[in-house]
Amino acid sequence: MPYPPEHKQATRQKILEAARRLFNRRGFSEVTIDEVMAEAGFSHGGFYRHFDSKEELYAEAIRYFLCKEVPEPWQTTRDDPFAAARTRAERMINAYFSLDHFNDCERCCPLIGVPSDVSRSGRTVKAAYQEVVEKLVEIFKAELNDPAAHERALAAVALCVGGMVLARGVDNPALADDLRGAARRHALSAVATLSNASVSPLALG
Amino acid sequence: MPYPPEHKQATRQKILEAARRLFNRRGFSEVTIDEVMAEAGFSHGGFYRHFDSKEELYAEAIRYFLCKEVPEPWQTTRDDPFAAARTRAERMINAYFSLDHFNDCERCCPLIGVPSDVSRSGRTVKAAYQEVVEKLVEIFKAELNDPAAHERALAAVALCVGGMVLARGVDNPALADDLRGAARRHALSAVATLSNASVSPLALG
DNA sequence: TGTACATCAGTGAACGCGCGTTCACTGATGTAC
DNA sequence: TGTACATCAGTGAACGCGCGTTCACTGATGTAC
Repeated sequence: MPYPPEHKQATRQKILEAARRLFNRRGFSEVTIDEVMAEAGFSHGGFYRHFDSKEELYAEAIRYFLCKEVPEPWQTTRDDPFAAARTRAERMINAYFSLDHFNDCERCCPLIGVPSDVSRSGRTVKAAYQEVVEKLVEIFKAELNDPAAHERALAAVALCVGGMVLARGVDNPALADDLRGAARRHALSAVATLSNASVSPLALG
Repeated sequence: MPYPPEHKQATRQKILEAARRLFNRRGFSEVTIDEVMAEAGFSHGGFYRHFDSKEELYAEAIRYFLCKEVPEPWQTTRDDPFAAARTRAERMINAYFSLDHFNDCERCCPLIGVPSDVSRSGRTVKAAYQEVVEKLVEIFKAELNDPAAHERALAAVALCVGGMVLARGVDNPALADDLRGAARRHALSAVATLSNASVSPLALG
């Protein structure tokens, strides 16, 4: 065993990470294997030691960046003086609609990064997408003590995804800001508990 | 002038219509010119009498199906006994979240058909996308007599797009239904006028 | 500790298919007389 | 009305580049003795 097994595993991770960045930014078919390998720091020939085909890389990459557990920029907001007074759901929503998250096309939440690609894909990919949706729903409903908690959490997720997708699709930055702001405030009110309803709003960039 | 000018125009329309169906369903790069022309009823060679390149077809096709004015399935619901009692915004939201619209991947609202493709595109494409957003916003806020009308309309559009995009991305049909339902009811309440607040809800398939 | 060896991750040249694009052509239509 | 002609929309064979894939290779590492 000339190389330790974790060496190969690490290379695979690098390839997936590179694929994630490039696929998120440019879409699957626009990116070549050569580019992915170069981004990962290798030459293209080695690719087939790790994946059988570009198709397989696609499936793996989507599952990888849909399901990894590491903290992402869209999961925490910097510099929120009221953070301690907010529920986890509220902190999450503020982070989700932040300018940082809006601008980070490579590491953004996959729900807004690849929606049309996923809707055109097969069940495996959709199952992974669904896991992320369910994770968000759980966070949003966790602190709600209300028979309509589930419904409110679903609506909040729809506002997060719809608001950000639209903001990224329009040409006028002012409209993009308005969309983010309106969706954020409605999402916050969807997950608001009685005790937190009046915490100061966060002025987001 | 051997052919009347409208003849060429009609062919161009057929090509755009075919491109719209195929791009919506499978995405831009997955579709070949040969397929588009075959779908339109022609052989591939004639393509370059109408467009300079595949790139140009892409831009034109997106603008075409983003901005055309003809009635679309997502703009009217069949069989709503209460239709007369609803505002235009409410009828639109019910149509938007209908099963018909959910299932119609080829002729659906472009806001949910090609969001990630648009966010990766240039300003021309985004400007067309924005026009559609603004059109929806106008419809939603038209009957609201409220200083927050604009904000509420923006949130309603975000709910429409987010709810449908998520519903199409998940694997479990029950969850997809829940997402559509929750987003629809929140969107309706975002555009509700006082006089209409209690109209019977529509049981959507 | 040092040397020979086996393994296999990564390299880069080469292959070949698919598809965007070109082009010489056909044939349908409108016009001139 | 009929015939010759000009135009140009649409055809389909051919071209050639790009990129996914293959393969003979290099060289880094761990093991045996």
